[in-house]
Amino acid sequence: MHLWSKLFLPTLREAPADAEVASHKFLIRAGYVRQLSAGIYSYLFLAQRSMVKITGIVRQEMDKIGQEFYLPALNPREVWEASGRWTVMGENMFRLKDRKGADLCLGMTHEEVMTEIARKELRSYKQLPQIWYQIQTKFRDEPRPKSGLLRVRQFTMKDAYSFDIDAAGLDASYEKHRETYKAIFSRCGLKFVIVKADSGAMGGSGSEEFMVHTDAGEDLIASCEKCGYAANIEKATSKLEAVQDLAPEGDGRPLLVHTPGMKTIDDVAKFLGVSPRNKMKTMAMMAEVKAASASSSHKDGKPVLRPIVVMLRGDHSLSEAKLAAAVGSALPGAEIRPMVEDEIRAVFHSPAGFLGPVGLTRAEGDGQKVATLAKDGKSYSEGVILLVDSALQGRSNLIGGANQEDYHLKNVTPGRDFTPTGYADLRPVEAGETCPECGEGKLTVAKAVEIGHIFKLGYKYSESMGARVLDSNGKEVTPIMGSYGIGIERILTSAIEQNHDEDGFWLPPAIAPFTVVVVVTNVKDAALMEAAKKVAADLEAAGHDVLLDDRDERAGVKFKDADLVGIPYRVNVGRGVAEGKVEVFTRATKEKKEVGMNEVAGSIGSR
RNA sequence: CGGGGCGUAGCGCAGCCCGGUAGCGCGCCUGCUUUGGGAGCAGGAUGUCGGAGGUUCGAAUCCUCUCGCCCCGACCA
Repeated sequence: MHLWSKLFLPTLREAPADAEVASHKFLIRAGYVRQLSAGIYSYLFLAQRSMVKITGIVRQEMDKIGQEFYLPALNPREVWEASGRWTVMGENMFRLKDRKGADLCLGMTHEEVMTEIARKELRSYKQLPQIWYQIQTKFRDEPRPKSGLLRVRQFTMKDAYSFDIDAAGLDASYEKHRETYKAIFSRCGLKFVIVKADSGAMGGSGSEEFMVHTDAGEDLIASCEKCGYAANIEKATSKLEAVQDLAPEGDGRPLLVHTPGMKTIDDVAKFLGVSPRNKMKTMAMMAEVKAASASSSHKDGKPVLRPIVVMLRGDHSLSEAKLAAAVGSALPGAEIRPMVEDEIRAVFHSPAGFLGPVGLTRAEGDGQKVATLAKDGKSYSEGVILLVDSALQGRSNLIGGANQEDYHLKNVTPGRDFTPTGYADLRPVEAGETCPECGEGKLTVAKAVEIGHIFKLGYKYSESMGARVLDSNGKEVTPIMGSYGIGIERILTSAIEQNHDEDGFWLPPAIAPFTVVVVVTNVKDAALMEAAKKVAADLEAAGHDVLLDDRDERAGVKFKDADLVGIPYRVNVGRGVAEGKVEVFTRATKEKKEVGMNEVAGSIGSR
């Protein structure tokens, strides 16, 4: 039992001016955390208690499928060079030097270190499968920390890694994690959804994210109420209605039309009397590939530029995440940005506003070929990667820019009038489009926070770092890997986002720092104090974590504080005591009920 | 990194235009009264005005540089 009067629980009446989202405001007002620097927080008593409860649940569930390790946060450069990510991680990685001048970094994730162990130690298929996990601090130099604990530079992650002999094994390990994650988040009292996800910088094939719906979230997820399809907007697809193509004009070859001053899609469509759906949008992007210092041929250290032209239907927009995914394998670690004016002129020989795909010097071959070209470092700057959104596949007689001022082209048919480097899904779905799976439901798009992510990594790290085991035939094979993360603080923050009102928040009992706060309305009344101590002791005996508010404060002050700090139940010991009664208050519903002093423990929801 | 905003007491803010005494509310300390939804009265403490340089007799206030923090866009647990 803890006595409030002896604790340091610095609650505030007002939230700091720079806190925007609910969890940030309340974590500070309730005295859970204090900020040290941008994206760096100190966890005080209540936050730490909650964190310990959360990690306890995570550990209990993870121990059913894996083994807990504890790896160093301080990593030597070499292991990150081995996977190629010393360069790829760029500015997001905290880097430092030791006294001898050797490069080190603070771990952002631990594929490298785990794989290093596997590489050195695993020898035989008989040792597989393995699932290794840890709960540890991660460091990421985020470009923009924000929203209190939601996006920070130092945080706690449960990260797990699986090693299997083959794809079927990986499937099994992945499925174990999926089930374990469901158990963990359910026990933590969160309402969550599982969505298909983009694999991002981690590489690999399949991945799913565990998401909590909240407006404080930074992710968008598309879902179908009808069949349950759900995917991150970076990955979500939809079924588009067919568009009626225009009839060819003249001889059917690309036809120059004068469009004076018409730069936007809408202007041109209106001017020519067609729908934007019959137009093509040409987006000029530039990929900057950071020089891969040790492994590649570019020793000058300058980033290599590679133009990427994206064709979209006139009324569609570009998903930069999907573009990055489409280009990712060919240009690892590339940063993609819109071209600047000079670059547009160099590539198109035309001012912006009249850009089009016809006549561009594109890169040879299909997407695969581009990857090859990029890898041997020969043809970086030759030609343009011309990617066409799949919504334009099979379309004909489109209208696009002519690469000269005030002119557009009619009768443009992809594949005939220009040859794409490849087709890819490059646009974000929008709310109201048709579900790609059931073909019936309409998609909704909503904000969410990512609390967990599971990946089928494949061979990326085991291959690049040279992990090998002998199979049952004595043949050397590369183990296949998975990686699985949970953001511990985000369990806390998203629980607050899901459970708050204007007065404060209430955590699910399993992760609350205390399950019950016993409030004595007047500590100078010996009979009340006596009764409160007994009630508190009974609750503790019944397995609750009890906080006794024995401060010499007016009842109103204590009620306000109790409402604020996230404790799901409150027992008021006051005026009812004369009749042997106390009040049980459920924070979530604000319901009060009178119960006999001796029946309190039984009247509070299970913990 | 691009764009916007803010740094004055523990928290929330005013003062800055128009240079001269640093102020308000909450919180904190002491005493008395009060005691079921952030009490009342009386007394009290607390500031490198983010930092550096400059202008000036004089700078929180004007100028320059700088650091920090927050928000909006590209990344991720």
